[in-house]
Amino acid sequence: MGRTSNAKELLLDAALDLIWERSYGVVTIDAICEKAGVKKGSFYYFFESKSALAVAALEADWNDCGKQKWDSLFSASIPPLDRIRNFFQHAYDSQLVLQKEHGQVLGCPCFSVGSETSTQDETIRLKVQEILQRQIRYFESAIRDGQADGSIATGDAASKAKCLFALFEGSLGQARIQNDLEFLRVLPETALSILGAARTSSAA
Amino acid sequence: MGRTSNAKELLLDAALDLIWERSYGVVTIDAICEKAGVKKGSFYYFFESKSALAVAALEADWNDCGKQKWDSLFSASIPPLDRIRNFFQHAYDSQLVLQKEHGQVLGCPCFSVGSETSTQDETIRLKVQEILQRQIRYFESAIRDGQADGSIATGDAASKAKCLFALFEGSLGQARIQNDLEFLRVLPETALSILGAARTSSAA
DNA sequence: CTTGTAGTTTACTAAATAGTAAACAATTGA
DNA sequence: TCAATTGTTTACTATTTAGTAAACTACAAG
Repeated sequence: MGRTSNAKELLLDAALDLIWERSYGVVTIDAICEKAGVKKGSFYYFFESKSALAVAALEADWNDCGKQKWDSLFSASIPPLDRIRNFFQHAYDSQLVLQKEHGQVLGCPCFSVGSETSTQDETIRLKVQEILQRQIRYFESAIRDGQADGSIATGDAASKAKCLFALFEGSLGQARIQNDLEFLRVLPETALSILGAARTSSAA
Repeated sequence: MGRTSNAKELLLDAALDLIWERSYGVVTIDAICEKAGVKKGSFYYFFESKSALAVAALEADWNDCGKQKWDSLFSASIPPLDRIRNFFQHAYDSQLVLQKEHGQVLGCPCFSVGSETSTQDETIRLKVQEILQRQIRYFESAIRDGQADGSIATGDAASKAKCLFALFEGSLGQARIQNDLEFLRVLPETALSILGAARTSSAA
């Protein structure tokens, strides 16, 4: 009972957009409220602080978008190597769309915010850590499946997954800094050759 | 003629320290002045803005520390593969020292600041871009030398260098976010196996 | 030793920002 | 319909912050 509202969702969306495009530190509560079309009083009705909003926004993004995307890209119905190739291809494609929309390469909000705030805000750090860990597990699982069917060389799957993920996030970061998606272009084949897949080529 | 001063250097050092430990956005001019023991009037005597200070601090750090370090780690007198192995080992060692000093993994200031500010501040973005590009060239040159003496597989050296650098920065970012240096532990061997070096092992 | 220059200090303004309190509005179930 | 509850709005305070102006200090060269 009582009044209904979508202000909370509007705030979550606006926060993620602004923080992704700009950065956590530079985005003010006023700016988030303005973008969301919500008054500051309402902001404080739903959230305790910018930090709490950021944590909620990252988690909401995973629940509402991220999880489905990763589930489908890493579906067990796809051959393991294809999952990985498709994932990197998808990363390139979606960054391209974002670049066209925003005029800039944006990279990964989770990693960017995490790196920015990790020494300052423990609750954000832990949430980012958690989400990134979930993502690494998709790699790990695909690698193990690939090792089982012989398409990926043997060796510690967890290590390989972390390595691939570091390569991925490092490339996204570079792409953001250089404002150039070329760094992501070659990732599908680079990733496969790192994994010791059959078809090896240039960047390995 | 006139009064002499080291305030400019004090400001450059304080700025790099604070921004590295915290982040660009969260560090105020007042905080930098306080850490440097310099009054704000003097700050504005030497610098136009926080942005200008950051650019100067990054460049000064390269000139006063970075360049010598990279020159010596990538000395032509060292076998190419050893240069790369030593570099990653050195990265681990120095991050360990920083972690003990600050109680946290700090990662790479250049990359962190670059990623944080790149969509907001073009002058910082360009300076970071320039410094990172210089670093990539050390990798590239070592890779080419390794290809010449047969210790590294053939293929586009520039691509391989970018790949290695992305892996490096991605690992530093992860280490900062997780506040855990284990990500850097295996980098020397991972890097070598990516390059197709003789001794291949776990993570490749 | 004095004069011009390089650097310092203080005290200030204006703006941005986080955060709050309390009156107000809408909705729903009893 | 009315009362309890949920959400909204406004107007406010206190603080932090960037940035400035002008008086002041130290030094080095002539």
